[in-house]
Order: sequence, then C-alpha cells, then structure tokens
Amino acid sequence: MFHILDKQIYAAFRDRLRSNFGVESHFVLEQPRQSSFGEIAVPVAFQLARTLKQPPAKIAASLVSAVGEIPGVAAMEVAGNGYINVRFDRGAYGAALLEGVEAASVTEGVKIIVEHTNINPNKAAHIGHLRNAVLGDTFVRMLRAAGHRVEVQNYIDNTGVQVADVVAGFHFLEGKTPADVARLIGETRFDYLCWDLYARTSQHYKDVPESLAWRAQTLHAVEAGEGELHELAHLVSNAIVNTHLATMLRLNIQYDVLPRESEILHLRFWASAFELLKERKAIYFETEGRNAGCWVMPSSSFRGEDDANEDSKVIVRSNGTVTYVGKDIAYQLWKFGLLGKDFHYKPLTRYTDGKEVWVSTAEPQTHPAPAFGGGHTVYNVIDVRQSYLQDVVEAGLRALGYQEQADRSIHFSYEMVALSPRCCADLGIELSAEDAKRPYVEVSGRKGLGVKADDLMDKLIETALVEVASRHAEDNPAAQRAVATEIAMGALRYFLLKYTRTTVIAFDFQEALSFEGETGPYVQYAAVRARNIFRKLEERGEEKPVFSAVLTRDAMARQLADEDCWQVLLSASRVGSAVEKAITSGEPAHVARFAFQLAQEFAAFYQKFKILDEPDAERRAFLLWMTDFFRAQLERTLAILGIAVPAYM
RNA sequence: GCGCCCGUAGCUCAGUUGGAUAGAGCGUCUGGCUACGAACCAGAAGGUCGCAUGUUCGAAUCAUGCCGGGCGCACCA
Repeated sequence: MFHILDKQIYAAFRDRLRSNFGVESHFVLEQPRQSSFGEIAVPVAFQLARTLKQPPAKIAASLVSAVGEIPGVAAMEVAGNGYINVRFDRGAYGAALLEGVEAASVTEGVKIIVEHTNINPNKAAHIGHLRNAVLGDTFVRMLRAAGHRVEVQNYIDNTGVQVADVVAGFHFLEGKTPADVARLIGETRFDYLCWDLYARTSQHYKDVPESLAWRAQTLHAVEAGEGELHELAHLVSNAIVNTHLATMLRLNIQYDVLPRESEILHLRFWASAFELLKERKAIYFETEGRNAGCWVMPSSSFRGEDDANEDSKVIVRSNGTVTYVGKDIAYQLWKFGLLGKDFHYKPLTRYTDGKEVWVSTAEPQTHPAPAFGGGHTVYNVIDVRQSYLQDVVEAGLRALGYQEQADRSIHFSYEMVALSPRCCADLGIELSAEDAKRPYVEVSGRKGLGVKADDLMDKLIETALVEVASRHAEDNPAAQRAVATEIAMGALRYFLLKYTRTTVIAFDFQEALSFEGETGPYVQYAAVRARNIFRKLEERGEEKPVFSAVLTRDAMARQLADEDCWQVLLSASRVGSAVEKAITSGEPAHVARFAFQLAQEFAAFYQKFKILDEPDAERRAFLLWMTDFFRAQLERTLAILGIAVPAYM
C-alpha cells in the first residue's frame, strides 16, 4: 500500500516541477529521520537551490503551494532548511488497507531466468552451497512476489573434472565396479561417502602425481560416452543430483529445470556457438606465443582497452577441446534464446505439491515439456570469485553483437562462506600456523574441509528440539520435531540472508545456532504470537469481528491518532515497498532486515496493548484488525524469505 | 604488478544510493512473567565511521592518495 501512495506523491511533485519550474530531474523520496516529521520527506528543494539560485526553504514553500492537494495526503509542511514533510491522511490510509486496495499482483510480462545452486554432482552440499541456493531462491521469491515471471534453473556439470575425480577414486583407488557403486547408492549415505572419497582422491593426486592420468582417462571416457568409467560417472552424478535436490528441499528450495552439461556436449551446443564466434570474429586462432594453436578471445573484449596487453582468454585448447568459459557462452546464448538450438526435456521428479522438475536430455521425447530458456533477463547466482569468468561470458555476448542481452546478463555475485577459527576448533580441524593467523579459513571440497549442509540442518533441528520439548512437553514427539524443523530451517535461512552479499560470512556454530535476537525464530515468534491472539479469541467462544462493519473511516481516523498504532500500521503496509527496493538493490538481506524490524514493532505493540482485555468495543475491534493485518503482512514477508510459521513456539 | 571487495560500538553486522541527532543484534549491567506463554520487553553503558586531503549548502556514503585485510588475474571448473 505504502508504495502506491509513494508513487502518487512522487508523480504530483514531478508534474509540478515540470509545469511550474520547467525542471525535469529525478529526485528521491525518503523516510524522515523522525516519525514525528511525517511519513515521507521530499528533499528536492536542496537539489534545485543551485540551478534556481534561491534558498531551499523558499523553493520548498512555493512548491508546496503549487502542488496543492494530493489524494490521501493530509498535510505538507516545510521543515528544517528546506525539507518538505508529507503527512498521510490516517483515516483514509487505514480504510484503504481495510478494503485491501493492494490487489494481488498479476504474473505477467517477460521471463526472468535465475540460475542458482549449480553444485558439482560429486559430493555432499556444504554451507557455501547453501548460501548460493538460499540467496537465489529468496531472490526468485522476491521477483515472483513483485509479479515477475521467473524460471529457476540449476545447472548440472555432470561431465566435469570434479565428477571425474570421484569416479577415478571409485575405479582406480578402490577398484569398484558400477554394480558395486549402484549398491553403495542404495545402502549408504552416498553423498557423504563421495565427500570423503573426493578428498582422498585429491590427496592421492598430490602424493602420486602420475595418478593424475586417471582424471584424463576418465574425462575422455565420459566425453566418448562409453565404457565402465562413463557408466560410473552417470551413476555418481545422477545419484548426487538427487541428494542435492533432497537437501535443498529441506530448505523449501525448488527448481523448474536442470540443464546438464552432458546435453550441451551431445547436442553440440558448443559447435553452434563456435560457428557464431568465428563468424563474427569474436575469437581468433592464435599462431604464436604460449597460446599458439588455441582459439582465444582478445583481452580487450573483457578488460579495458588500457589492459590490452594482458593475456587473452583461451576458449578452445590446442588439443581442440573447449574450455568451461566456451561452454558457458553457449549456455548463456541458449538462456537468451540466441543459440538456435534447444535441449530435449524429460520429467525428473515431482514435488509433493505436484510441481514437476525437468531435466535436459539428448533424445527427443513424446511427452511435451514447457518452453524453457529464451529469457529476457538472466541472473546468474555465482560467487564473487568467478567474476572474471562472468565478465568473459558477457564480453562474448557483446562481441557477438548482443549488447542488450549482455546488459541483461547479471552476475548476482556474493562473497564466500568461510570457517571462523572457533568453528575449525569445534570441528577438530587442525590449522597450519599460517592459517591460524587468518580471520577465517576457506571451505575446500577438495580437502574435505567444510560443514556439510545436512549435518548443519540436523544439528539445528536437535538444538531447536530441546527448546520445543522443554516448552511444550505435552505435545507428541512427532509434532515437536515438525515444529523444531520449521524453527531450525527458519533460523538457517535467516542466518544466511541477514548478511549483505558483499560480506564474507565467517561461519560460526554459536551464531548460526542462535534463536534469539536478530534471527529467523524471532520473526517466526512474532507471527505465532499474532496467531495466538485469534486462537485465544476462538477459545473464548468469540469470532473474529467483521472489521469493515465496525471500523468506519472515522473510527480509523480516531484510532490511528494513537502514534504507536499508526507507526506499526505504517510499517506493516510497507512490504511491497521494501520488496521493490530490495529487488532494485539486488539485496535479499534488505527483506530479511525488514522482516526483523516489522517483528520488533509488533513485539512492542503486543507488549503495550492488552488486546483481548480492551474494554472499549471500537478500540478492541481496531486492535484486533491491526493484529490481523500485521499477521498477514508478516506471513507474506516470511513467505518471501522462504520461512514457515510454526504451529506454536 | 593489475582488477574487484571489505575496514562503522568489546564482538558480528546494517546504514533506504549525498540528507535532519550514525543504528541493530550479541555480550555486559539494572529491571519486568498472574497465559493475548519471557525464543519476549523496558532501561543503561559503549563511536576520531582505518588515516589524510578534496568536491558542496551537507560526506560513513562521492574523488584522489596512503595504511590494513580478503579474493581474483590457467590450454581447472
């Protein structure tokens, strides 16, 4: 609701500036420093003072009289040395909220593709992967809440080095056959087993450098698509993808389609991209220097002209194989529908709500699939360390003449999750003298150094369960566990979202396991308390009043004269505005913070007013409506964060 | 060497894109449970916004230079 009025006020000022001052400049509306100043502050007079050569206060005054009346606005006044403070008509605002002016947004328009998770299918997921998936999933929810059409892709690199290393481990190190591995998949915690095997194989490469030939041999077999090594790679990657989907589902994260690298190879996506790149002279064949025999992209394409003497980027190796970046350019072209090719698709699995997840396949299918790819804007959720490669991919599009698509290729980057020194101590990891001095230690799958996602979730659930059991001993264990799980997942999602994307998270069990203060459970608790009021009402044999019958516009105005009530209502009406801003700034953390602030305000409201004991009928109905409105808005915000509201806390 | 990111309260972090008196959580201290369940609330202490210049009505925010930390710059992905 807030952002609707916000836009009307902006438009009113913009129109007057245009007609009365002949000024066509962008300005911002902000929230006044103190709530007593009003609801919106317009600092535009300062900006105009220079060009108009008049004091800001004078400009502000004439602007206020020029703008005149704005529907929904009760008063405007000049304050400070030139601020224009706008006060809403509280009665009208409350009445509009009661009517539900904020219509549910309709999903329409161009398709936005968000790619996230993208874990190598060779081992269990760890906390770093969780940050990626939670950030991506939350951004998707934000976009959808704002009415955008979104497609979620999870790219599977099932033919890469990481899978090959685990396969080499099974085959060469352990002498396992595909039948052996198939059995392990059914009988063990397979992703954990691979986690250890991957670390062991990596260590073996270090100890016995000749064994690196295993990797090359495996990669070759995978590319050829035949033999026992290929069969193993197929088994391992498929099994691990399933475990990853299950892990992410625990956090309420779902996907629409899983494009796989194997199909990019078999359907010769690269061949098409290669032709395009050659044809448009985006890459050239190097004949001298250390890149002789390679197809390279000149560095001037992706770095400034000043750095033109820097190394170019190899796209096709001298042995004729394509690098990861080359494949990624082809994939990015497909995402925009520019490749002239498409995958075939088959259903992989179905979520309990009936939604199907599709996976790419090389063979044409009889079962019709939705239209995937062909997006207008593409967000790639990838950690900041891959910025350079993302720049190369973008430059590839540009070099092909796809300027607009390059502009709409957004690297949604975020900093890594590292381990705090204390966390390493908790895990029993011994640090080298050098590492011990660092503020944090990088997670490393290769070294097996990290916190597994499922372990962390299990630990969170156990911790939450202790609390739940002590507070609600009367409930049955299964229900307790269900509540504890929702609290644990809420805590985890919030923990991963509260930091802005540029902040390195130095993971610490103590902080991640906290359920108090600025945490997910704090926000959940506020929603639960709001619900409890209505549960109590029902227990007393009363029904929720018909608010529209009791709360006339005049009644609203009377009740909202109370400053505390007005502020809480105002905050709760800001969900749309907060989400919109967070999308613009690309920061899911802003939504998380908004949710926390909202919960804090409700807590104060809850504390101050004894709602059910309120003797005055109009006031009681009003307070109940406030509670109901808050509850709805908080649940809406939590849903965008992917956090559930437990039955009790 | 070049590029990107970070430096704000004891600790962990925000800071609405340049605005009014720099905020929150944790921790510390003082208080508050008689069920709309305290996973909460009220209050206190705690700041040279890394340093220095500059830009302007106005700077934590922009520019330049230092200092300190992190990450990139493969015929790996």
